[in-house]
Amino acid sequence: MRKIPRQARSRAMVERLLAAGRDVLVTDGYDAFTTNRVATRAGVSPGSLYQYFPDKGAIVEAVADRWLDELAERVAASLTDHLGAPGPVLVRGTLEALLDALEDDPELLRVVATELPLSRYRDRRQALRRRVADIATAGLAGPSGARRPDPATAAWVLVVAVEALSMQWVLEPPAPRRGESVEEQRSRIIDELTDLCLGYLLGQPSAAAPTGSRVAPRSEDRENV
Amino acid sequence: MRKIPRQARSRAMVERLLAAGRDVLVTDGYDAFTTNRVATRAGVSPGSLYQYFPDKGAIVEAVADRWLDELAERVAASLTDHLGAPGPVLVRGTLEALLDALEDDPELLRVVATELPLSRYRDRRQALRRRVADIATAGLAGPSGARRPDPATAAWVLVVAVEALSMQWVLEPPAPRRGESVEEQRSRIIDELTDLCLGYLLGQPSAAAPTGSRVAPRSEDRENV
Amino acid sequence: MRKIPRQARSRAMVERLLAAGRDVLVTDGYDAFTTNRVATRAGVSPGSLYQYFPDKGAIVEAVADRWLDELAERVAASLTDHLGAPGPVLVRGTLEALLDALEDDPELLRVVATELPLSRYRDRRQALRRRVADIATAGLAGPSGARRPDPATAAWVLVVAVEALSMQWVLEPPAPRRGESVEEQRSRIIDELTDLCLGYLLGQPSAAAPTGSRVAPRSEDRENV
Amino acid sequence: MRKIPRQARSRAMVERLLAAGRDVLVTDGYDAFTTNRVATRAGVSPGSLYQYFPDKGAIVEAVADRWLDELAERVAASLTDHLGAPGPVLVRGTLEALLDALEDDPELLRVVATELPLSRYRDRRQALRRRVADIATAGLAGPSGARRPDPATAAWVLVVAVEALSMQWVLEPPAPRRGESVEEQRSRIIDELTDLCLGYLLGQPSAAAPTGSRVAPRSEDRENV
DNA sequence: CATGAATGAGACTTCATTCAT
DNA sequence: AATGAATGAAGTCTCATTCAT
Repeated sequence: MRKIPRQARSRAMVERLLAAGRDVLVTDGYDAFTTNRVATRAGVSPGSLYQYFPDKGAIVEAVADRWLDELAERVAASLTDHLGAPGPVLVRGTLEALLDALEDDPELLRVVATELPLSRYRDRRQALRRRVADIATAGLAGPSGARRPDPATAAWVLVVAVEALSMQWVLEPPAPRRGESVEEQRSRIIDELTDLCLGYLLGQPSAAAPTGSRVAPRSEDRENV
Repeated sequence: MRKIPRQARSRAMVERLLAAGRDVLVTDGYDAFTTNRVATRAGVSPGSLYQYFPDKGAIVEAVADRWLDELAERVAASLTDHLGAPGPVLVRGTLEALLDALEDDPELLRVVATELPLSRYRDRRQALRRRVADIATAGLAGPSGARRPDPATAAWVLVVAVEALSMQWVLEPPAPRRGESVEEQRSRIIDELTDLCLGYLLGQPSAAAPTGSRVAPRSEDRENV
Repeated sequence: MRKIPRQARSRAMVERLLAAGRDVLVTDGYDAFTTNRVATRAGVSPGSLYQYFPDKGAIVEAVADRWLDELAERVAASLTDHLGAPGPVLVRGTLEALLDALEDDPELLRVVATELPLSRYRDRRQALRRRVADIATAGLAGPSGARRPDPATAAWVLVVAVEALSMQWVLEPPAPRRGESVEEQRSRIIDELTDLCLGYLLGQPSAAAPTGSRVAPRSEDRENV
Repeated sequence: MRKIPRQARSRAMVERLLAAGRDVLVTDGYDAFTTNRVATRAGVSPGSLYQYFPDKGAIVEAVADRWLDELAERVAASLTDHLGAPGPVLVRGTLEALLDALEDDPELLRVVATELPLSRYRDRRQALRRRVADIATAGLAGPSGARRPDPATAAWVLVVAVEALSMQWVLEPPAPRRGESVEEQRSRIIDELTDLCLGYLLGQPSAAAPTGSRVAPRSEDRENV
């Protein structure tokens, strides 16, 4: 009704649909995520939906993608920001950024991680991982003090571990200690994860033996990493 | 058909259905997992299926549960086995056991982790985690040399991280290093995870976190873990 | 409820569905031929329909096929019956049989010929044509007095012409002559068609010149028809 | 865009739409004939289409009509041209004209005859038939040497038969004779159809049919044809 | 207990048509 | 007159579940 430029109108419609999609997902769950419901929630007719998305799956994906993009943006920004900083600061900063981002829309996180068939958003999720891992790899390869023999592997390890832990923290945090407030617990968990990362990065790597099963006291070997 | 005790017949039927369920899941995917198909694959009529499972979801759950139980058994066994062993041996042993278990039916792992709505098997998965975490907590609480202030949290951290990394390794391993064989890579990854765990357990806990308003004097509290 | 053998029950269901299909087609037209309507008319649930037909098109086809089969049967029978008879008798008999058959269910004929996309029943229709044409070709090749140089072509010509004329007669007969009853007209039309066929078969073929345009004054030749 | 008189612009638009309609019909088939597609193909918005046609059906009809009109024009012209000519020449000429006309746009013929619900263009088709039949009736009524008792019926018979045969020839011609070229076959078929027509027109009418209750003394009636 | 035909709610999607701009 | 986004009725088909045999 207003003088909304064509392009903008489309954009607005997409936004409405995505918002409705997120809403349905969060309040009704993935099983109730029907095209008609999304359309209704968006205050649109079912047909309209198909002018903007080829099919139902595309909407779910778009919702997930958007969320993941936001996440990636935040984390990557923080990571880049702290890139020069000393290890602990960088790690802590990144962890904080990640938790902040994940806690931004915990309900959506819950649905995405819990009800969505992973295949629906696997690619984007991997892209996120790779992006973060790449930055981290670069950071580790520099004069960071990290002793890991293979920065790429180290980045992979940390990214996967941290991702899982952060999500788990948001979705199902462990029982807090007696008398501990949530904030305290959160802060403590970040400490723990920081320790995890730094202990891994700065600790004595076990020698990178090529094949056989190592184990045992190879402390000497570790020197030459 | 005669001579089979009632109870045993039921048991056999359940087995057939579960086998069929796993089969459908693995070969056709979760989207094609229809009750009719499972029944057909089991050589049973769709009606019979409902004599043994209340609804479709129950079958999926049962399949996942069974798999997770097996997993839990193996890992717990290994963990208990090595309980007295020195840290590195225990950690390595557990990691190997976990990887072995996960690699036992990678196709099912893929479907479960990738296509199944997590809600379908969340409880059992948590049970597994908790079980492992409990044993680990106990171990850490003992004279293991671990310096973590809160064994429960430490166990949580390790369990979540290791679970995620193991699964990721089986499902989408990082690119191997140049000229590296899969076995070599596997072994190397186990080394890395071992380092991750030991670095975390044995490293210097960050007494005071530098960045945020992070609750400085918590060191004393930790004594009583 | 009764002791209807399994096989027979299926058969009965197919019959009901086909009957319902025909009914919908005839009373509501092809545009209103929806799967739900057919199911309802058959007193069945929409899902049941798909246990017997793979999709909507298959029902239409089955209805048309069945009708065409019946038609083919009747005409072929008549044709075979009269095969030894003198030309006029054979032709007349066949025409009568064809008209009888077409007039048996004129409403269905109307819908099939008028509203159905030809492609839905083309194959079966061609089969019918070919069947009749084959018998006719055989008849013409024998000592029938026919002077056609190429029996196959002659059969094709007659089959196509007679089919079109019969259908046209049933669907949109020409205006009857003054005071003529329908029966009289019908009989007259059969006379005409008989003449058409016999005139063609027994008349002087224009020389089978390979290429150029023949024509010429062949009026005398025709005296001896 | 300027300077185009209103009327002419409309005209041009109609033309574009019809052309697009024909195009969609021929290249995509009737099932894909959607208003949106036609509009797109015409480079017009779907809304505009409704400024020139009341609904989808009207476009199909218009396309078919236009084609049939052209057909009618050609055949009628040829028929009128040869009206004074001796029978064989007239018949041959008409047949050639008809085949020429039908072969002019065989793809459209195929779609129209094969995929279009006959009801979409029945009226116009009948008009064509009637028109041709009327001319033919007039011709037969004159001193043409035709011996048919009822020229109107004779015209009806020939028009229907020839129409069906011509279309059949274009759409699914019978197998050619050994070593026969398509041109030769075509020419031969025209010979056959000519024979069919002339044999019918000039042959001995079956005064009294042997079989049925065939209305014996109609000879007088026939005089006044 | 087994069977498997029947059920029927409801999901997704299309497309002819409208109408505000 | 043109546009094209929006509409929404309606159709096809699936599949978890039931129940008479």
